Amino acid sequence: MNDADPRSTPSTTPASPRRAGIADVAARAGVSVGTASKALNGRGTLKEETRARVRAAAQELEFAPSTVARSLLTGRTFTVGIITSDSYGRFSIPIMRGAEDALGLGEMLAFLCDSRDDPIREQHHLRRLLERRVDGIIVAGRRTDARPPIGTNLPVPVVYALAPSADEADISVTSDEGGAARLAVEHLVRTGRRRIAHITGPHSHASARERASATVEALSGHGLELVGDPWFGGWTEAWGRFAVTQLLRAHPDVDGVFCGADVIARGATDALRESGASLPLEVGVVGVDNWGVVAEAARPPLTTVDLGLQEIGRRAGELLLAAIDGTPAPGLHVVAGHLVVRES
Amino acid sequence: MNDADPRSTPSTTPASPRRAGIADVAARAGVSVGTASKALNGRGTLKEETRARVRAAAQELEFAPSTVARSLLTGRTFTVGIITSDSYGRFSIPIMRGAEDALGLGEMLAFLCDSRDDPIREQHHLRRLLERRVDGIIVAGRRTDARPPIGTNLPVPVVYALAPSADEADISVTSDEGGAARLAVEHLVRTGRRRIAHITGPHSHASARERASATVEALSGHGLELVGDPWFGGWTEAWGRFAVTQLLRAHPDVDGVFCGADVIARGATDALRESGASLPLEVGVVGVDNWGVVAEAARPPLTTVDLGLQEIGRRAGELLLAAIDGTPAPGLHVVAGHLVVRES
DNA sequence: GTGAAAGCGCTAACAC
DNA sequence: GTGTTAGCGCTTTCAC
Repeated sequence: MNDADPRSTPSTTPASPRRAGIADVAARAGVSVGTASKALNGRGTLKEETRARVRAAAQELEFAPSTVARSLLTGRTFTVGIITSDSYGRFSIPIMRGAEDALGLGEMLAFLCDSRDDPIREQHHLRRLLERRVDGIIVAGRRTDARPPIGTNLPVPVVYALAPSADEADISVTSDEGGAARLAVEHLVRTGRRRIAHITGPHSHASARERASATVEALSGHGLELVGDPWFGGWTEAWGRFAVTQLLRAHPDVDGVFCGADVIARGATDALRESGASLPLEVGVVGVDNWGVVAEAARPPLTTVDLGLQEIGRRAGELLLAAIDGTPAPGLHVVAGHLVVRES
Repeated sequence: MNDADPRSTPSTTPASPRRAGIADVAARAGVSVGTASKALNGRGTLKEETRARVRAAAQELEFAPSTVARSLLTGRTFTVGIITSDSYGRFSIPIMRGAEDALGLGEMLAFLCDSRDDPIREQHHLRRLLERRVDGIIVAGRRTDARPPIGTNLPVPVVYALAPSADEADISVTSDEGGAARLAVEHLVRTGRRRIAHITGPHSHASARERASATVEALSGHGLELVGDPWFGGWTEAWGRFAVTQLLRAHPDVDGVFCGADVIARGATDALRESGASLPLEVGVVGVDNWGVVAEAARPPLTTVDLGLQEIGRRAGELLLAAIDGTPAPGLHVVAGHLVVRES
C-alpha cells in the first residue's frame, strides 16, 4: 500500500514485462500494422519474405494477440459459460469434462459458474456471462427432473445438460433412464436371475421413478415380475444395506437386485455378503453410475450402468457449437448409457 | 449449411434479439453516449432526473454493458484462468470451489482448463489464457510434490495450489502434511491408543513420505514408537485391507492405525471388523481426506483429517487477487487441516 | 505487395 | 450538467 516504499518495486514485483502488441511487432519487422496482421493471419497477398520477417518478430516479442480486441471487432469471443447447480459434484464433473472436450475442439474456453442450486446466484451468473459476451451457455443440472428455463429470449444459445429445460423448444441433453433399467435387467436375466428386486433412491426423483417403471416393464418383457414393490429410499450405502436386510426377510429367495445407484449397490452387496450369501453366485447385483471409487472398491466390484455423463457433456458442447453456428437442434436429446460388467 | 433454406430462418433461430449497446440506451434516453455512460456508472455530475431516465432506458433495453469493450480500455478483464492437472478430480474440485469463492468476491470469473497432466496441453492452455488477457492464473495440482513453474517472466501473476512451484520465488499454497499426521497421532493417543501403526500410499508421493516421518516424530513426542515400519502401498481400499491383514499377523496387539487416506482407512476398517476386532473399541482408525462418500459410508464412519483443500483454493484465490492488485506474497503458504471426529 | 484509415463498444478528458 | 472527441488493439476495406 506504500507506493513510496523503495524495497517493494524490485523485490515483490514478479517480473511483469510489458506485453507486445501488434504495433510493436510491426515496428520491429519494419512494416505497417495492417501488413503485420495479414502476415500473422495468413490473409492478403504478401511476399513470403515479409511474412517470415513478421513471424520472426512476433516470436521474438512473444506476441500473443489480444482476443479481446479481436472480439470487439468480430462480435465473437470464443468463450462459453457453464452454469452448474452441482457445486462441482459427481454429476457435473464428467459433464464439464465432456463439454470441454467438445468445446476445445472449437477453440472455445469455458467460464465455470457454480450456482449452488440458488436461482438468485444463477441469474447473477447469467448476467455476468452475458456481459462478458459469451457465445453460448451450458446449464448443467444434477438431476434429470426438468427445470425452468434460465431465461427467455436470450441473446445467445443455451443448452441444458442432464436436467432438461421444461420448455421443449429449448435444447436439452439428458440420460436414458429407461434404457439404463433395461440394460440392467437384461444383464440380470441373461446371467440366469429370475427373482429380481429393485432398490433405488427417493420417489421424488424422476430418475428413480422412471428406472423403477422401466424395470417392471423390462421384466415383464421377459415374462417375469418384479419381486415385491420397488424399494424407494435414499442414494446411500446405508439405505442399500437396510433395504437388502428387509428384502431378504420378505423374499429370501431373491437372486438378483437392480440398485438405482452404485452406493446403494455397494451397501446391498455388503449386506448380502454379511448375510451369508455368496456373490455373485447366489445373487447378482447391478448398480447405476459407474462411479469408480464406489464400484471398483465394492466386493465384488460392481457391474453397473454407466449413464454416459461425459458423453452428455460432449453432446451438449457439440449442440451448443452447432447452435452458435446458426444450426440449433431444439428438443430433448437422449444419450444412451452402457453396461460395465465387473464381477457382481 | 443451406443459407437459402426459407424454413430455417424463422423456425430454428431461437430468438436472438439484437443486443442493445450504450448508444441505443443513450438514444432512447435522449442523451449522448458519454452522458449515458456516466449515468450508468455513477460518474460525473448529472441531474438526478437524467440519471433515472438513462437507467430506465437501460432497463427497458435489457442493456448489459460489454466487458470486452471495457477491458480493451482498462486493460483489466476481471477473468482468471484455472489450470488443473486433475481432470476435475477429487483434489481439484474443492480447490476450484474455494478459488471461485474468493474470486467471486472480486467479481472475477474463472476459465477452467484441464491439462490432464500433459505439459503440452498445459502450455497450450497457458497461451490461450494469455491471449484472452486473463488477469491472473491459478495452477492446481493433485499431489503435493513440487512441480516445475509453468513459465518464466509471465505477464500476469500465477499462484500454485496444492502442488507448489519448484521456484520458491513463486506464490504457492499447499497443505500441511506434517500437521495432518500430528493431528491424527494426537487423536489416537488421546483416545488411549499406544500401539499405533501407519498404512499409507506409495513412497514416491511426497505426501506419503512426509506424513510417515511426521507420524514417527509425533509418536516419539509422546514417548511412543511406531509399530513396525510405515506400510507404503497404494491409495486404495484393497491395499488397506491387505496391509491390515499382514499387520495383524505381525503385530496382533496393535490398537491404533493411522491411514494415509480415507480409502485406505475404509479398507482397514473392513478388514479389522472382519478379522473379529470390535471397532472402535479395540482398534482406533484415522484417515486423511474427509472424502464424504468414503468416510461417511465406512463402518464405523471414519475419523479423518481434512486437509482443507477448499481453504487452499480460497487462499490461492486471495493471493492471486492480491498479486493482481500489485501486492504479491511470494513463497510457500501452508494451510492447516483439521480433524473431523466421527466414530472410528 | 504494402500502407493508411475506419471502426468494433465503451470510458475519460475536456469543451461548452 | 451535458456533449464531443480520442483511443484501447486489432482487422479490414480501399488506395497506392
